[in-house]
Amino acid sequence: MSPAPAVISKTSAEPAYAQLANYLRYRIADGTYPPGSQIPPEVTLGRQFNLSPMTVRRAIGILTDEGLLKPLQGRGTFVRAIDWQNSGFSLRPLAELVSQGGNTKVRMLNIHTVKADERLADKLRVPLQTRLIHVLRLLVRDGAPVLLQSGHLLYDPRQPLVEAELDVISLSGLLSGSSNTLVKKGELETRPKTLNRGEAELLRQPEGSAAFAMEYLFWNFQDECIGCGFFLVPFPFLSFKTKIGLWFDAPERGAAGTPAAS
Amino acid sequence: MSPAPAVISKTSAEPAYAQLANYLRYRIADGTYPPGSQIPPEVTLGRQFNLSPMTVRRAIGILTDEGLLKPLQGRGTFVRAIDWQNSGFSLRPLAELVSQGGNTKVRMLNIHTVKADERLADKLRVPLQTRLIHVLRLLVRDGAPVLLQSGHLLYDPRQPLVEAELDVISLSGLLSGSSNTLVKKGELETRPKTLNRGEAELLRQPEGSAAFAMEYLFWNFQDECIGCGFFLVPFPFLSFKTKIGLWFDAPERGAAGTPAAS
DNA sequence: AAGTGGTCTAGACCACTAT
DNA sequence: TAGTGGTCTAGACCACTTT
Repeated sequence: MSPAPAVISKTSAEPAYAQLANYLRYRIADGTYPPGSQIPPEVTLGRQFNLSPMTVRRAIGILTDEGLLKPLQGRGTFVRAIDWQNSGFSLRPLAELVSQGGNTKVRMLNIHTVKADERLADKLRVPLQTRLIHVLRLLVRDGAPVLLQSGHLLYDPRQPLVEAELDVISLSGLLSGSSNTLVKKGELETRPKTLNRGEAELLRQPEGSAAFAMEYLFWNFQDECIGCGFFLVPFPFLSFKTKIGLWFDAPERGAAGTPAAS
Repeated sequence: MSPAPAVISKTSAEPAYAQLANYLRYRIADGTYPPGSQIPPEVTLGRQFNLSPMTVRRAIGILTDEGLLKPLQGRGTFVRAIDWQNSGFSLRPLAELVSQGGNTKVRMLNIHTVKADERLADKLRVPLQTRLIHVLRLLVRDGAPVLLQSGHLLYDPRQPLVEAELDVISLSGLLSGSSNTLVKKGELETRPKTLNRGEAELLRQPEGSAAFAMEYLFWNFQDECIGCGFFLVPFPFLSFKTKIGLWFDAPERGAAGTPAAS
């Protein structure tokens, strides 16, 4: 019930701004500052915890970035009601899928040069008939195919392609964050898809079963589009989760904001 | 080629930290600081632009949060290669779908009380046979059904339910971020799904077509699970996109970092 | 020892909102 | 006018890495 001693330990390994941010997070979680309410002004917090304005602001800035607080100039700082809007699905599950751990292998199904048809020329913004490389690969984990990739790359005769480079431009490189120095920007779109006959066979899934279809497109530092394609991942192997709001146990009211005391 | 005059205007409406952040972003985009390279130390930037250390740090902090820079204590600050890992799909498209604009209506298909079977009791962490409310709703936009929702709510006889409250707990409230003060945390999982006969009929899609299936679960401030359910959105009405890397046109080298000059 | 990022202070001034 | 958040300064000290 009481505002709690709520001391910030200057000797703790946890920085003061993080301690204050945690303290406020707990107070929001335990209902001391319910959604819509106003938290104490920065000067008050600064006096209460013996912190300089910049440190207080930093703590508030963290919670603001997390979507928990909404500061309004001239009015005060308020607790926001939670909503999914600012949140999103992390791509980590996808990155983990292609991380090429011990039991994961890439099986090249097909690789050959093709000439850009209208659709590809439009997508990659190259002239019709431009020479491209088409790659069809299967990611196999524990003996089971989990991901089918079909991709087109710009074929640059000045830079002969090695398999390693192919790899960088497609699966692990972009997703797992290897030291990829070629790509400036990229785009990824996900939609649900029903597997057709051929896809289902390659992925050893029943025809008509559901999968994530992810289309990608990326550019180099010269702002040339250097590759496009899609991944296909049947359901059981990939799903996207997200959590919003306050995901920890609020302490009993009156307890110190942070367990790390003294 | 030259490091550019690169002056930060103290009279600009754009704060100094944002101007510096933009300047560095441009220099990364135009290849001055390629992935893996080290940017000038904070003290150097401070001298160059006549900024105090805190202001320089703030600019670097922004780019660090964006995943563009990686500061290493004692070593320097380095430009990161881009990767999808830290990025994610925003839920905004979903929120917009249910935003209930002019042509969007909710059609209640079914609402009645049920008793928790094993699956529901487990999910909501309530005893078997607990009284629940089941809701089946269709979101109709421009006359076409775009989203099917099936949800279960804890039935609390102390708090008689009104339709408005139902709404808060399910569609618009959580997603569009209305002033929802009941929910402390929530969880959302997406997977691809093939529509079965009944779902396809309600959504007026061909049987066997693909849709996003999104399961949700949320808790109140007493850490009780108060609702669960799922959304079903057929493909053409929803897709998730994300962009990574540097999505603006880098200026010609030598130009000032920010267009807003003096 | 020198150089780097990480934290923090104790103020200042400004912009905006309410009264 | 008083109270609020927003920006910024000019230092300080610390922790870590490299030489």
